[in-house]
Amino acid sequence: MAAEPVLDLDRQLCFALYRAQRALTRAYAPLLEPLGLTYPQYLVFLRLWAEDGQRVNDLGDCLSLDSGTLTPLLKRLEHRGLVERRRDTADERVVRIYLTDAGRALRTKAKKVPVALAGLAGFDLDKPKGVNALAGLRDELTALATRLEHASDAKPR
Amino acid sequence: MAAEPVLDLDRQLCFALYRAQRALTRAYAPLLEPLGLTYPQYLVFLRLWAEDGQRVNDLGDCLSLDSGTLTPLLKRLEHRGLVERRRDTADERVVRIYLTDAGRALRTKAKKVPVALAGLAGFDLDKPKGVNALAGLRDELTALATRLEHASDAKPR
DNA sequence: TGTTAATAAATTGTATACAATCTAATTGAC
DNA sequence: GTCAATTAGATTGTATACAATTTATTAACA
Repeated sequence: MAAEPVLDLDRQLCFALYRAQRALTRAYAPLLEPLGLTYPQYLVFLRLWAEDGQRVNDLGDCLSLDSGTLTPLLKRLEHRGLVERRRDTADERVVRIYLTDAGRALRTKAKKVPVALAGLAGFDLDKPKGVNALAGLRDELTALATRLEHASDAKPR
Repeated sequence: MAAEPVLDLDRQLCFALYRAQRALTRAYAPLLEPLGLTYPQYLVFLRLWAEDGQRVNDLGDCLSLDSGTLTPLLKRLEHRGLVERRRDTADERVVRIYLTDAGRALRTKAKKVPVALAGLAGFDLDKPKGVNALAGLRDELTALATRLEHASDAKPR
């Protein structure tokens, strides 16, 4: 199709990644709709359910998101009564995020989400084969992300 | 860390995919900066360099993007003189996208991009091992995206 | 043929992403 | 102790994504 194989869209890892990520986010939407969350909001809750009262930067480090993304996202969650944003009394620069009862309550509903999604993605988690396939792909992607993040660091300008 | 392994962020394929995709887009930015393109804009050019004069919907099908994303993106490219948007004379509903000379000229610079990025991503394309690793991951992601897209179709609502 | 259904883009509204800048608070060097 | 660097978030501005609606055009068919 393309005269230059190097520029052939279908051959590129990059596009496959871009496409898969968006397909995944779209697949999440109906599963998260009962929780009233978007996918990035769900990721924030995954972190908060694991550890309450984190700083905005803690969340940012975990999720690779900066305050430009997190601040408005967290404000929306606060406005809906799912979290509270409180200044740290010891260091007034820091804002800590606390779950409200409503935010904690979402966790019960959320437990169904990962399994449902694995099903949509075609991984049979009841069999070792499915678990390993998922884990293998996940580890490859994590390694790729790490390499790419370090590559950006290495050449700062 | 998390009490519920199922909800542990680090274990999830979904987050690995989300993170890798954004790391990739950020890694592209400095490579595309000489072309003055964002990553989605670059994808549009990949398609246009392969085949000029495509309809907006053709691009949308290839890239899994709808007119809500493409229309403003294409208008920005038109405004910068890189493409032309022309109504199809046979069917006035259709808008076709044509490269300008400036848009075609970008292709020369673009040829360096995929190889440079493969390097940043840690794939050595000079060795079969690197090529196979890239192709394998790409194919897994494409298959995953296809499954997820069909899964969404299957449950309309 | 006249009207309805379908189609292609555009538009609207909401929610990310992210670079760059700004502000307030804290550290550190001296 | 004071003032320059640093740090944490917030803000600003641009560019996606995408659902939902709208508009214009074409196709279909009773």
